[in-house]
Amino acid sequence: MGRAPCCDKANVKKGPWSPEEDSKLKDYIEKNGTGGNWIALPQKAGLKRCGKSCRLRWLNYLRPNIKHGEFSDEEDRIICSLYANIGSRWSIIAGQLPGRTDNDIKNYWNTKLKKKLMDASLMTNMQYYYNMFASEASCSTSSDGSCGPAQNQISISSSSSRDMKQQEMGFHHQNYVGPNNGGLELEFCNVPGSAGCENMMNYNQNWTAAEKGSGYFGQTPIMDYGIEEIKQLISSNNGMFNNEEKREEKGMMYYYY
DNA sequence: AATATCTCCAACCGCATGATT
DNA sequence: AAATCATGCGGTTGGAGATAT
Repeated sequence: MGRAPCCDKANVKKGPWSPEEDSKLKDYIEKNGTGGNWIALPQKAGLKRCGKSCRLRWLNYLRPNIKHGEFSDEEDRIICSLYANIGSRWSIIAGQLPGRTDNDIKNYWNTKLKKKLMDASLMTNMQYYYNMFASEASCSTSSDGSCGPAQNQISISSSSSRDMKQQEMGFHHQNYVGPNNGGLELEFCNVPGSAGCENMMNYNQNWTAAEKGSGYFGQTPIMDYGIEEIKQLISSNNGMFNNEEKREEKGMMYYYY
């Protein structure tokens, strides 16, 4: 038979943690450790919480050396770089940012960084399509067929919904090649068999043919990165970040800010 | 000043995987 | 071997505070 239920859900407190609860949990773990058993921990610590909730509170908030506050540019770069390559594997990304939790990074990505990148992308798109549209409109309306500066206004609506989803934003898995002009770039592998995809896939020699064929085209690829491989990923992306020529050759998707 | 809307983040939920019985 | 649970993870939500109208 299986084990006993982890906790009595009906008698477990939910919602925000009080300072007293934080103190109890912190004190207990500092004296006794987790004991490798989160389910038994709340009772031992005198908390009316589910073990799962205690674990989350400890890992995301109470654990020593947790870093709160602004993310640095370097952290931004690492997050963007890893996200572009491995997707929303927040725990792996967090592993490369000492003091940051996966939850923290996930929130930061969803609320700030993604928007930051989208805004930058929108601006470059606006410029690109404005130029194109203005040029066409000017040519077609001009009596002599010449192409001059246009007066047309381009209206672009931007969703302000808080729950803008990745797919809605077209951020991932979309064949977009936009105009670009410097700043941070992200590389996306979305053309099967492209040089970019080959490069990414070569980071992990253990991928099966099926994984290589399906990852990045509809779902997060299955990858098992080791620390060294991730460091290699980051350092290799540093090179890509400054390489204008590769960008043109690969026909990939880039974002800037 | 009142109300609506937006931003942010802590916490919850559900799923996948592995361990235990 | 099958059933059940523990753990870890990513996605999602609730709600407080900030900002806009």
